[in-house]
Amino acid sequence: MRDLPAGSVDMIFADPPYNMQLGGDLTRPDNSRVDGVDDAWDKFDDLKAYDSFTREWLSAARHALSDDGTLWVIGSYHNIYRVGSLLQELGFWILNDVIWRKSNPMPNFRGRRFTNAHETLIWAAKSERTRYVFNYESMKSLNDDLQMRSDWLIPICSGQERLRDKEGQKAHSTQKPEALLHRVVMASTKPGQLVLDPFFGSGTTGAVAKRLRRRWIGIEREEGYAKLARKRIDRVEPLADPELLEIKQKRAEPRIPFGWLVERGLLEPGTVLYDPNRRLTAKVRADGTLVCSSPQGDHHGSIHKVGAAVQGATACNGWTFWHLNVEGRSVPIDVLRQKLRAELN
Amino acid sequence: MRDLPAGSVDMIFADPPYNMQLGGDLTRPDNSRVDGVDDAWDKFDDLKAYDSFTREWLSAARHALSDDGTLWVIGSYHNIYRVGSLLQELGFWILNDVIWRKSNPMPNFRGRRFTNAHETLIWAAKSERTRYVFNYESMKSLNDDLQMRSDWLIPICSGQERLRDKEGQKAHSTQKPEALLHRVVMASTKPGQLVLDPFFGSGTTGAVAKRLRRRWIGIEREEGYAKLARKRIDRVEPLADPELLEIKQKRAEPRIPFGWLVERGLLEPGTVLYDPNRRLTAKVRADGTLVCSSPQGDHHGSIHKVGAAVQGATACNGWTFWHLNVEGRSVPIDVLRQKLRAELN
DNA sequence: TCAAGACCTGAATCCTGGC
DNA sequence: CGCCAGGATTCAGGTCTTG
Repeated sequence: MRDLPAGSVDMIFADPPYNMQLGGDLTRPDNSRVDGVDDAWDKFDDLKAYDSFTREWLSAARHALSDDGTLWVIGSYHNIYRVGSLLQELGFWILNDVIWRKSNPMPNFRGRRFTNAHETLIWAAKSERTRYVFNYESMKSLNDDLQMRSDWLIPICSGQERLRDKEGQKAHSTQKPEALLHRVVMASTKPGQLVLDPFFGSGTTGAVAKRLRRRWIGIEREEGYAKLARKRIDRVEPLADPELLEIKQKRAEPRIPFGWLVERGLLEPGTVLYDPNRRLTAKVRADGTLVCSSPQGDHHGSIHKVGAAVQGATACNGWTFWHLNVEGRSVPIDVLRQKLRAELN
Repeated sequence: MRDLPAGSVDMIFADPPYNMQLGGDLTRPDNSRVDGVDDAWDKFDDLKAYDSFTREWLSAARHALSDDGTLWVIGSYHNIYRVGSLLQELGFWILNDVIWRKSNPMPNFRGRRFTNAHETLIWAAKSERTRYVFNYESMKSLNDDLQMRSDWLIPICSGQERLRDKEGQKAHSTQKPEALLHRVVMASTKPGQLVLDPFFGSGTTGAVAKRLRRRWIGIEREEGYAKLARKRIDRVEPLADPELLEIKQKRAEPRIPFGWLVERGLLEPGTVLYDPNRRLTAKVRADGTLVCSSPQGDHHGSIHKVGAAVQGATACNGWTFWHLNVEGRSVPIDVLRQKLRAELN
């Protein structure tokens, strides 16, 4: 990081290692063994060693970060208090801490503690008075027109998204979900800005940055992970239509925010939706809004607002109005909400 | 706190002040600053002053706390990283951090940040290896028979519960909801134990402790708040029915040795047991041990020992591992223990 | 082919008492 | 303190197997 020109980076996302102690094996109640994190890069002798490591990378990050840039750090109770304390000492100004609530955390097998169901992100500016980027309206749109809160419910990375090696084993022990990085990048950068991840790992930050048309730099010590990340990011297509990335204003309604479908990957930005008669089309944008051209003119906004506008009506339930092509059949997007709602219950 | 006998307190709940107005040292008037350098030094001084205040009360708390006691601290991003970092340095061992998710937080008015919708609690033991209290089954019951997670959704204190003065103004600016303290006290203490709150404020900790039949001590510098808290707690009635307080705890149930099943005739010597996949068999002997021949060799000993041996594992719960044929169905031998336990009650 | 159920796994500071 | 043995303990989501 020290090699980067001073102040050249617009946003930093960092997931520093933190394993200070490796106990014996943890087994599940059925006696199967939990495949924990035991990578060599993840070991520290004591608090002091961890603190100097942390101070070092944080000050390098501070050097690389532009004056108006922001820093995100993610961690758990093992390390986040040390990181947060040190970044305050280095002059960073905490804007929020954000809780990543995991919908599917690993249970506590011994019944000795609360299920560890979250991780903490700290979002900080370089100092108290800076003009940092916060795409307030995008966040609000992603949250169905309610202010985005500091607690985010997002599943851990598993299934198809999880990178695996030839033997089907997870390729990286702490791969972050793209939905998390989507929200981070959307919140605190503009298209074209430069994002740095100093602990690149499987490259989730780069993959999301590339898709959202941000520039990115990843630093990774392990050549194996670097290769993995390169391969992964090569397959990512930047969103083609710059309009889909435009940061917008205003939107409409309730329960499961439509934006979550986008974040969660149930709906790709750019997906085409149809009205019930298949006369009109609308495109899904990255912030969970739609764009639609109709004989009456162009419309953009929430699924509800655009649905109403193209009908010349005052109200519309976008969930039942807009349809999706699924294997040749037209299906209301509400099925995705139901799917997501089921997942989140 | 220093006046309390060392190790006399079973649990501490602390909501330390953090507005940087603790006495003269921490006061930071909002006067204009000369330049950035002064600003940085100024800030450093503030952090330093807050840190010494924190180190002081934390070490006093450590002195008062019994070796098997636990400490809870609640805070926000302004101070929680300093508190967490310092308590680690003092030797406390973090068990969980817990997120209090507010269902009704104050919105962010200026739209420059995420809505600050949570506070953080740190739960810590006095050191790494202690026998702290955690009422696992109580927490599980509170959560619809699912393990209690580290994120708690609880509304802020308002309405009837909020203490008000004669003019109808809130009597204390940071009154905590009793639901929050209820969960804290229920999780980490037993009835009759001693709870200390060194920043007593409106006395929520005392009110809940009294109702749940814990003993309590409150420390409060402001006489006005102390008076308020006394009045409030005087009106609280301890729960009359001890059963309401009873902590459902499987661990406290009488231990039933496997051999008793044989002694009591619930299991005949010579009975054949099976592993869950019905690949292996073991025979019950008159002394309550098993004999088992497996591809890896012969084994003899307790149900747990033999179960572990045949799996090549280091541990095994024999009660759930070994099965019995009952009318054609395979049933874990634990059902016999339950039967005997019922007979013995 | 489909539905039901078995099986696998995820950043985890994960037991306790007696000798 | 170390060692040993008894015995208590899991949720959600995705994939695979079976009928």
